Amino acid sequence: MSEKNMPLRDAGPKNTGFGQCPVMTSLAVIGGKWKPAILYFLQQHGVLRFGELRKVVPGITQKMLSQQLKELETDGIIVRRVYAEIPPRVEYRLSTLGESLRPMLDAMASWGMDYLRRG
Amino acid sequence: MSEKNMPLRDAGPKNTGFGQCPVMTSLAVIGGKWKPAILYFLQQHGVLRFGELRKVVPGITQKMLSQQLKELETDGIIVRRVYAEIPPRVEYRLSTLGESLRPMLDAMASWGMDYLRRG
DNA sequence: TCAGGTAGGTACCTAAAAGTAACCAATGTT
DNA sequence: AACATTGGTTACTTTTAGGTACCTACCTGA
Repeated sequence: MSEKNMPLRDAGPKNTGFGQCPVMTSLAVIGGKWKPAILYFLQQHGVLRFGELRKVVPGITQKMLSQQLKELETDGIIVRRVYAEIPPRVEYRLSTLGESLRPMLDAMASWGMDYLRRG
Repeated sequence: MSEKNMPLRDAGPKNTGFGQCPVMTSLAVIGGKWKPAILYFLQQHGVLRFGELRKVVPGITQKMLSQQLKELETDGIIVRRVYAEIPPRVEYRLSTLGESLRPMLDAMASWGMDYLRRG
């Protein structure tokens, strides 16, 4: 991942070398409070502008949204397209790599769903 | 999940109600720095004592290990078996629910592996 | 009586994630 | 000249996760 947004990632003074662990790698890319929601809505809508994402992701702030989008872009999960217009227009969509998350996210959603029902 | 170990879970003063989101639910159960490793080694070894887990999970401290084990037990993922012996002997293993994590963890490992290779 | 072995627990601290509020830039409109 | 619009950024604060170091209980054997 992007190096500059590691620590979900491998917290603490002593890095124990979990950057090598594939599961931790996935966690580092899609983990956190907002990324699953962002990815979900991009999957549903295809393309969304910054302001649209802000409306559609419940409760997210401007700061968190732009920060998370930047990380997702750096990690190659989404594509950012800027139009040379005023007022600015910026569109976000999943990259091919981002679309490849689908089976994993489905597996997570499926297990989580079962867990919520039966516990 | 266990209520008393929520916030990977839904951080911050304003809970936006993501306890409803299945993906966040899964993240809450298996997320964090140590749980993937603990689950991995329990999957590999079947049954492990506290001290064995401590040796086998690289870098984990006593505190983090017992804390994470307690959360996993509360969430129904692992089973804790105490023997009435001195010195104490406590064994941990995956529950049926814990074993049901397999496809999800495999999907995460698989995506993470690909990501590490091609990025 | 005292050290060894096992499975914890506690108080305290640091670091990372997330939240709050305010600010900026560019231009078309009033 | 002021204002609205859009997509940000920045400084600061709060909340949560994780780390360090040390403590306990219990029985056995020396």
